Amino acid sequence: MSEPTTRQRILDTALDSFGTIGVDGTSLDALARELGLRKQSILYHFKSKNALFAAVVDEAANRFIEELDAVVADDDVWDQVEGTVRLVFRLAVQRPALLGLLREASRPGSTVAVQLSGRLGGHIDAAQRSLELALDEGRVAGDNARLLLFSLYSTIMGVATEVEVLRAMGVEPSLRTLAERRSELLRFLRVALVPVNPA
Amino acid sequence: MSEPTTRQRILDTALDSFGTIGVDGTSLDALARELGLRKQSILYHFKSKNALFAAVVDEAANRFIEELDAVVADDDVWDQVEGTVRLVFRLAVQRPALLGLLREASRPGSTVAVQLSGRLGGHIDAAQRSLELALDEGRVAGDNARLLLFSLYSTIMGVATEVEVLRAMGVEPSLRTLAERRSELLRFLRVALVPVNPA
DNA sequence: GAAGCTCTCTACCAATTGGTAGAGAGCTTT
DNA sequence: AAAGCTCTCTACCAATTGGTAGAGAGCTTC
Repeated sequence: MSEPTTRQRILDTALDSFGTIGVDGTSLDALARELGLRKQSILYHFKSKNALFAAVVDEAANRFIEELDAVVADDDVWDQVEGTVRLVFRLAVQRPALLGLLREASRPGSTVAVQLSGRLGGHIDAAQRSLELALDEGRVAGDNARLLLFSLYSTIMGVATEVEVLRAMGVEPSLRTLAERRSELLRFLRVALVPVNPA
Repeated sequence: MSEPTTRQRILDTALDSFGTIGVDGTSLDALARELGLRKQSILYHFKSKNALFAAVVDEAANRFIEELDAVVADDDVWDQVEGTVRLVFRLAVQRPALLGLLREASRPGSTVAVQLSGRLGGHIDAAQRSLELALDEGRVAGDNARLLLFSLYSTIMGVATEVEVLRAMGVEPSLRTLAERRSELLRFLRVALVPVNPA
């Protein structure tokens, strides 16, 4: 792993900033300062701020979906869910800004939302097919695979990212409480998904 | 209901704008234009943009929590959950910007997050006590009331607000799909919460 | 009717915004 | 060594930002 290109450094730094303080909250000047550059160098690599945002979202979505796909490759639906939870929580620790960016990009009316949609499409279809099969065979409780998938996604992303609400509940975010949150989430999802199976 | 005061009109319009295009995306000039005023009139009623944001959040949180409290007053935990879902979905139809504002205000690092925390505190405590009781009596599945509450909140708010993700899944948001989303969410939560009770 | 209060206005302002134009440094290719 | 490419720079720019100062209009209170 040699030194990253300037273009890549810009993408990385922009992801952190966009995902933390938002796109509107990030000025090209501030971004350039952080990189030890002038903003005109950023504009050389990306023709506008919005193009940079789009590129950041594109890269982040690619990386995210790639890992997500690996998880969905698993046969068992519960393993898929558990793998997704572990993946998202790993990101919450290692790269919280990435989740923040997805949240930012999926804001209603976002300029890049459509683009994000396109990227997600394939992954969602795969996950849905697998879930549909499990529903048909009675291995999972529910009736509408697509909407169930949506509920699952909302729950996982919410539990992983809504740290301020958690703080409002008197739980200070930390590695330990994060692990607790994850295991409670897994328990919650297991009960919601896996039908009772008398031993 | 006579004509609202200018102050109230500012709060209402600001809520819509903040909750839709964000605080950073809203300029005082644009806000004033929408109101048929000059921005200096806004700054007469609120000493700064951030003070306005704080006031908007405060009012919105008050209204939201007031309704939430009425729901939690119910004895049965499931009725509380169902009531909350219905409340949030009613808001998603009647005042989507209010949910957007809560999302904005609960952004990690938000200036008003602390304030929101304070407002939510009392409501959360009440909900938690009620949930704890139900857990003890085995009327609800789970072991950590606080974290379970957090999972519930994340799920409900996510399903109600993540419209762009829904669109990515090929479901165009509309009144009909919203109702479908709600009933799927209720089914999902019922399975997750209510222990199997052989008839 | 003068004093004072409430409210909105005009007139500014310094700082910051995203973006353009183009010079020049350091390469590689011819 | 000249030509061309890649990249970062300085120098600007018009527009917009949140915010200040203070005038004046329309009330009510004395």
